[in-house]
Amino acid sequence: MEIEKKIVLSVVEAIKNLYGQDVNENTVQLQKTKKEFEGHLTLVVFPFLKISKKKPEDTAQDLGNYLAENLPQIIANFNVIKGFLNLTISSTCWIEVLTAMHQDNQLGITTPTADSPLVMIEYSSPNTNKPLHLGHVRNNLLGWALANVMEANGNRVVKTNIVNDRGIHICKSMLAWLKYGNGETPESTGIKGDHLIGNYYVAFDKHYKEQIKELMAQGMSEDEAKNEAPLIKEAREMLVKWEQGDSEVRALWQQMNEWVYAGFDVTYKAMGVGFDKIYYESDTYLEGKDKVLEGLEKGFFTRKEDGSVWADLTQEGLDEKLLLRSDGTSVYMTQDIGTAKLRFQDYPIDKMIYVVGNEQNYHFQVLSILLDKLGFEWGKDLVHFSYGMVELPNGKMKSREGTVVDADDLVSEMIATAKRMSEDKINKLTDISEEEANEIARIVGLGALKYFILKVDARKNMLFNPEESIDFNGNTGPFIQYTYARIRSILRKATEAGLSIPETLPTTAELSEKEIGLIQMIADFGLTVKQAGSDYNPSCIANYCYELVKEYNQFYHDFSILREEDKEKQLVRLALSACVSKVIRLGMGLLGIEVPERM
RNA sequence: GCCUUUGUAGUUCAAUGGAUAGAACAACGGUUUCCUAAACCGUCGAUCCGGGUUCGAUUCCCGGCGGAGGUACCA
Repeated sequence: MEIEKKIVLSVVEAIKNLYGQDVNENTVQLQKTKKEFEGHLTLVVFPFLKISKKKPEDTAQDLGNYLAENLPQIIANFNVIKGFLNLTISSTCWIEVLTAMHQDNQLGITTPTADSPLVMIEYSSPNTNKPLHLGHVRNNLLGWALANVMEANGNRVVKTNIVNDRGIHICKSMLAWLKYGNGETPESTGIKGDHLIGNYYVAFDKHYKEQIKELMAQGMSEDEAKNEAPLIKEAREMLVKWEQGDSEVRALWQQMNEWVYAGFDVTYKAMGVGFDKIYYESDTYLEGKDKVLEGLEKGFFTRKEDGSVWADLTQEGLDEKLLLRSDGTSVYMTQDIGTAKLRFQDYPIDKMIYVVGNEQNYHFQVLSILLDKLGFEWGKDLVHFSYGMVELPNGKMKSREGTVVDADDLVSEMIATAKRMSEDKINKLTDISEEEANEIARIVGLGALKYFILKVDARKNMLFNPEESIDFNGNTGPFIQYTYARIRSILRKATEAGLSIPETLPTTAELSEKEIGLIQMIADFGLTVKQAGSDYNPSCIANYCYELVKEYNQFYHDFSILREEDKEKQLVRLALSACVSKVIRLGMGLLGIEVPERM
């Protein structure tokens, strides 16, 4: 970092002195030299050709001469290939960089202070009518990782969850339980609460479809049948009763929600995610109604003849949006407005991030405009962290049709697979207790799942093949965890052998290109964290960790650190290993992935 | 129809407008007297099509074609 800064400044100076023009630091493109060329850092000179009025080669040569002359301690050598000036940085410099990283436990992570910006991140947002599935898993992991990343970039972060605990979908489950449930409870059946409720949601849909079929057989159109089926009518009545505070409906609702929450807690805990503040839609939707009516008074919205309330966004190039139904009940948008109001009362929010799937892009576009109109300062630049869907080989997951990958099943399968793999291992550690082996399997199984999901660019749809499950080899969490465990093992053994890494490393040690390459990669960690923060995308951290580990593995195979005769080299390599393990722990930690000391 | 988004090896994923487009999996072939073989090395193999901007395009712009999502009383 420091080195690059000095070089960039020197380039600016060089252009001023050689060609008599001022250039902005930002136009100086300094990048890592490609492996197939000699050197460590490469200056791209094409942008300066118009200033130098020379051929690319000559311009690069000029700049190379200037830099070598003015930064003799840093630039050991340089070469020119076409418009690329490749700089070789001296070993001493790299040792200094390594020493600095060795002493630094933050490595580019910024700790927030009391007056740092406050970022609120909403994620998870489950419906209380069904258990969490793979789509929620992606949401939860992204939300958790993004929260860590934002915090690592020096923001105060409040993780929040809005539980969609009311609405027609909840009534469907409730109704089905009343009709077909025979009084079943999680205790009586031994089924996890969220799964039990999910079963009734499916049951509702089954019976509802049957009714539709019947009505259509009697000559109704499909739309008509969907509207007129007795079950859906009953569900609607139930929703109205709920909104009126009907004590029977409310009691049932409360009971069923408790079951679901108990189930969710287990799942969240297993995934290792959590929240600072949970909001419930049942508490916020009335606030939303108020806010909408307030907007109606102020003339932002309009009421139609049937009583429904709408926002006309044709000015903004969008459609009209429904805010209150004709029967007076709230819709999704109403609730989000209410939640925003409560949140703003509770926290001095500088930035609001919603982690919600890309199917709701339109919704958030509208929400942003509405919040802005209603006077929320952060409304206009709220961030919709919009992630892609998780697809199965045969298409989308549909909970009503039962084609879902259940979160609980998935987690336990991953852990079981990790357990099996460790048992198959040839060199399994015999001195590990059963308890510790299970803990390692848990860490590795979850690591495989989390990494698999987080390594993919969040915006893109991703494919999950349940048959092939998730690899434990290649670009995977366990591969990174395994490397970490091996480094920790080396460091333990070094300590046992009485080797300790000094605070300041010997600057005279000779470094190989591989070692320099690793130092450069470690130094990139801070940049990667920053990038993840500004792009709202944790995937670059996952890919960074993989690249680093892959590089280290080659290193690991080429050198025998503990047997190294040259003391200076040994210390440098130990320090390098320690830094790699430190960065892996930090990076994986941001992703919410644990790393085991042994495996 | 309209809006948004996406298109890279057989498959799953990478690549601030930079050099010969990287990995992994699958396939085939090698490596263990040595710090954990869940490892390492090698072979095979890709930018949807057509224009444009640029010294230079997988990346930016325009037009096709394909996938996904949304499209107002579901959330």
